[in-house]
Amino acid sequence: MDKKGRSVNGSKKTIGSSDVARLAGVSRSAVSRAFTPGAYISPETRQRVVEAAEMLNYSPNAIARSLSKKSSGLVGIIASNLDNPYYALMLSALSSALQAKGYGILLLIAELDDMDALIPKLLSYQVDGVILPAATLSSKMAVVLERSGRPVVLVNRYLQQDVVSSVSGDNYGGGTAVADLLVKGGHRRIAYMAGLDDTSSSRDRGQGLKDRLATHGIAIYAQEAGQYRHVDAVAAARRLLSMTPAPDAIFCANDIMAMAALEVAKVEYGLKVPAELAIVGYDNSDPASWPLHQLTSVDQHLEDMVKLSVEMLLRKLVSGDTTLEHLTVPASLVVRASTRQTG
Amino acid sequence: MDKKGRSVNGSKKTIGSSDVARLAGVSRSAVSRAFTPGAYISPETRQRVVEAAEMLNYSPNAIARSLSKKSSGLVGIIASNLDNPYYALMLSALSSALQAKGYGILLLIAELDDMDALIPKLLSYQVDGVILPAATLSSKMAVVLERSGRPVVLVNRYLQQDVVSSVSGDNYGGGTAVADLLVKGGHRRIAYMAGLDDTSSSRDRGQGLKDRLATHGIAIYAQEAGQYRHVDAVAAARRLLSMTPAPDAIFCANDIMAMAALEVAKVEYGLKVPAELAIVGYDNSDPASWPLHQLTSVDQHLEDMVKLSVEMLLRKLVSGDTTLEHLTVPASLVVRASTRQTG
DNA sequence: CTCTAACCTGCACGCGCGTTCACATTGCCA
DNA sequence: TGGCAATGTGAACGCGCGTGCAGGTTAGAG
Repeated sequence: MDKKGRSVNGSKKTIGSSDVARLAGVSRSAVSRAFTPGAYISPETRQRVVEAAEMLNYSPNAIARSLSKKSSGLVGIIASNLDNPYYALMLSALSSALQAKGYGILLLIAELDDMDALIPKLLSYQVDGVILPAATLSSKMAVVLERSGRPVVLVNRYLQQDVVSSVSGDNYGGGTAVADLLVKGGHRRIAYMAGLDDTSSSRDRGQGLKDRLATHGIAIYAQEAGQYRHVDAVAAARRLLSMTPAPDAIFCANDIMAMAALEVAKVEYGLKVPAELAIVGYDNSDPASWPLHQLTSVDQHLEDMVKLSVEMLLRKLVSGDTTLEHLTVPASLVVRASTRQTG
Repeated sequence: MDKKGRSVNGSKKTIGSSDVARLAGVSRSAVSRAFTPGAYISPETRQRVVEAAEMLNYSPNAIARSLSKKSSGLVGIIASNLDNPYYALMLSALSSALQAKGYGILLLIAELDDMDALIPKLLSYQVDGVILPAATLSSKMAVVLERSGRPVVLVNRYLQQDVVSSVSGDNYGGGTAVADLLVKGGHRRIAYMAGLDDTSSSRDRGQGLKDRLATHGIAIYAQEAGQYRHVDAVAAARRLLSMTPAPDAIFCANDIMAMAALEVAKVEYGLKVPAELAIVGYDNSDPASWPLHQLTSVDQHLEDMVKLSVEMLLRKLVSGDTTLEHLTVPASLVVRASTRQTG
């Protein structure tokens, strides 16, 4: 490439507004205005510009635009555990909602790298806001985000230190509802299969269960952790079901673990569900309703959560309001054949 | 806001490299070099710059950088059907692979808006390349992409017109392997449950099955479309199983449909699997291996496909090579309890 | 016919950074 | 000590676009 060469393919010069302007016989500003809704420009001029643009295969450079506008039109999302369909669904819903509002999504995955390295990367791309679905945020990075002045919303998580806004399902309430259902069903040896220990969602679901059981004068019978994953849940279910006496009900912190428990109970222990063992999941995911599972589950209304998250973010975005907010979306029990109605 | 005002919060001026330079007592160029690997700068100077940068919470503006570099460091991905865990997994793998190479991901979802509107949006953000997992690309947009000069890779899809590079699983080969397995198992009334009609993956899997059956002197017994979705697959399975005589084997174009078929067969028709009916899925997804399903499935080695896709894209990216390539990743059969080994 | 208001258009500047180039500084060897 | 190479410095420019401002054009009112 020569001194001013365009790297490899010198012929493929990037076309800019000036090229369009020349072809249309107008100024560069006119081109800009032709692509800016609500700008002073005559229909004829716009027409000429648009035609020239199409001829040249031109579209405004969003990167350059965001430089002067000081707004990229991008929202950063740091996702993880996309192998869990629930989070995949959440990402999908988030993307759709943001896209409908005209925002693009800058996606980072927090599997290998840790969050602390990802946040600065996100910020360097000048994202207008950040949504963190199901992510554990270090307090250090929370401060960095805070200092960046960009709005941040945590979905279905919250932090001990109150530094970031959040939208969550009512995990505690979901736990209490399950407690009521199981007690009504006549169960007394009720076990809890937790998810990941360091997530507020798993803790709150368990706490809701325990607290409500306590008001019924019942203590939790056992607790194991299934890490929200099928393999670990299978092991956890085995530990629970090999107790003597075995629990007569298991509340699992998500559907995947519940289905694992269902399998272990039926296939390995030959138990009748729900006659001998009731199983309750969480998320009310699609497979929960499938005939083979018929799993009672807690629906936390993902769509609503996502909708509110995006609304909250956009509100902060346009208003510049930096006050913290915490929204809770009610959860509702969906009763199916994996639990019995009366004792 | 006043004439030169910083929109709403006037105090929060964005800090640039000049601010850092002033604090560190060096020139703007020195700051730039401190953040550019392999640039002439003494360790001491870099140290001072980095300290000043941290103090000011500064990080280089990737947007501004990409303006002059003519490369955004972003790869565009248009995804869809993230409610299907398989595609979610693919997205996750793609993201991780790209991220490991230092690229960011600009994600768009093609549910509501159609692709044709999304492609220009992607291009306006100056993405360095585009990866289209499981997307149907209109020929018009294929041309737009071609003219943009940016490398594009289609994953597990290809087009009739040979205009875009692709990496695919060996769908045809997967179909033939299933045919062999089923014939060996003594089945003669073999049905195919297709996915989406306009996808090459579904067509190729079916064609592989039919062609290989033909060499065994067997014609396909029936075919229904399940749209790759559980609900539609349940309906399709009912149509198939209510035939007289019913098929003695169903090959489904993905695992979700296979599980649906499994449910209908067991729950509604009380059939013994695999004694009375064999069922084969595709993708070898996680649930296929779960005890309750034990589903024979075709593994198309998603990880390999993704790895090759990203490698291909990056190769085109750095070399500027624009020749079309089509890679095929072999598929392998994973036999489980939903099929019998011998007739 | 003149004056003013309404409407367009083009100029010039700035956004934050990478890069280049001429120059200043240092280090090294003779 | 002189001179040359190696290395660091700072001013200037370009990247592509938005936009305030001033100038220009037109139409309608008086």
